[in-house]
Amino acid sequence: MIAGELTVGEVARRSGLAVSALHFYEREGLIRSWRSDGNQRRYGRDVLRRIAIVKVAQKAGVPLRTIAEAFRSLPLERTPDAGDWARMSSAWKDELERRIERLSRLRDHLTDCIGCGCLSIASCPLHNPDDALAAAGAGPRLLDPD
Amino acid sequence: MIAGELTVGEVARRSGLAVSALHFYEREGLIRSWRSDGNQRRYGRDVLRRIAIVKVAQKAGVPLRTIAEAFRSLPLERTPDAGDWARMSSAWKDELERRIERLSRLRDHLTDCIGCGCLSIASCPLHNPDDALAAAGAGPRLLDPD
DNA sequence: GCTTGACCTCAACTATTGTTGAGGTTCTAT
DNA sequence: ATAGAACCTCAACAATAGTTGAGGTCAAGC
Repeated sequence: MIAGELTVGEVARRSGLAVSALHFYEREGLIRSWRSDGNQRRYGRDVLRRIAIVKVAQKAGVPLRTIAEAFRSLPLERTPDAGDWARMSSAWKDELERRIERLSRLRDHLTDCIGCGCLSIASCPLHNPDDALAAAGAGPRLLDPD
Repeated sequence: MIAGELTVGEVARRSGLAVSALHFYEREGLIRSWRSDGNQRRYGRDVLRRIAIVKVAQKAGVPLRTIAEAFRSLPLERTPDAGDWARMSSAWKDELERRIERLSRLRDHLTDCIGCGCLSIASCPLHNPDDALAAAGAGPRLLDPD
């Protein structure tokens, strides 16, 4: 073993991921490895940074596909550095903001509606799955369609 | 057709769900129907309220299973009324609050870290997937494990 | 040199939330 | 009475994010 190289088991221990997940991430193009003489995977230490980015992005709700695309779009498919990270996380943060926005709006409506019985009232924004909201052009929706 | 009864197509139109989704929801125990002479599904109008609740809960991130369980735990498996709704939505709101909390914390860290290059610094809370955070008892985590 | 743990591949399975299609039946309108 | 729309069931497929198991190889310590 050359110093600085990591085996799949070491990466698993240090990243907290299962070996099977590392195999999976490699199939999906999220991480890379080369092989030892005996056909075993070897990783550079940078794999841990990539995995860190993957985990953060996942927590933010970014699908693996999208993360892999972001990695692929880096010049020379290099390991992301601080600048790349800034660009990626900035894009993902916007997505995250939107999700938080949407959930907060939902929570507010939920709060308004709890105990008020409005689910039985036709004008409740959470109620009325009926024509009034289902039909196109029925005025502004208080909750996003999605 | 008895007045007030709805066919599956009508429910689909009025709820915005696909017929296949209604079949699926029925298999999952979220909605009920009886059959016409010709073995076609018939629904009471209350199915629309149930569907409304399902949709709201789903937006809040509640899995269908959990929604079905909440329905099943109602006395007599009756159609949820305003009081039932209040209890269910209150529980789900807590879950929703936690998710918003978690995402907001993540967003804040993302904001702190963008452009600061800290992903290359060992102390960054978003970085360091390494032993320091992966090991048990490594002090308070700034980001939740999940 | 042999056991044991770590590793390899590949296929199949998990869960969630549905959709699609094949093959057949019923309802409604003309 | 018949066309066409709407309905029926059941099986298979889709995407996402992996895990599990079978069957076999490699590496390290005693």
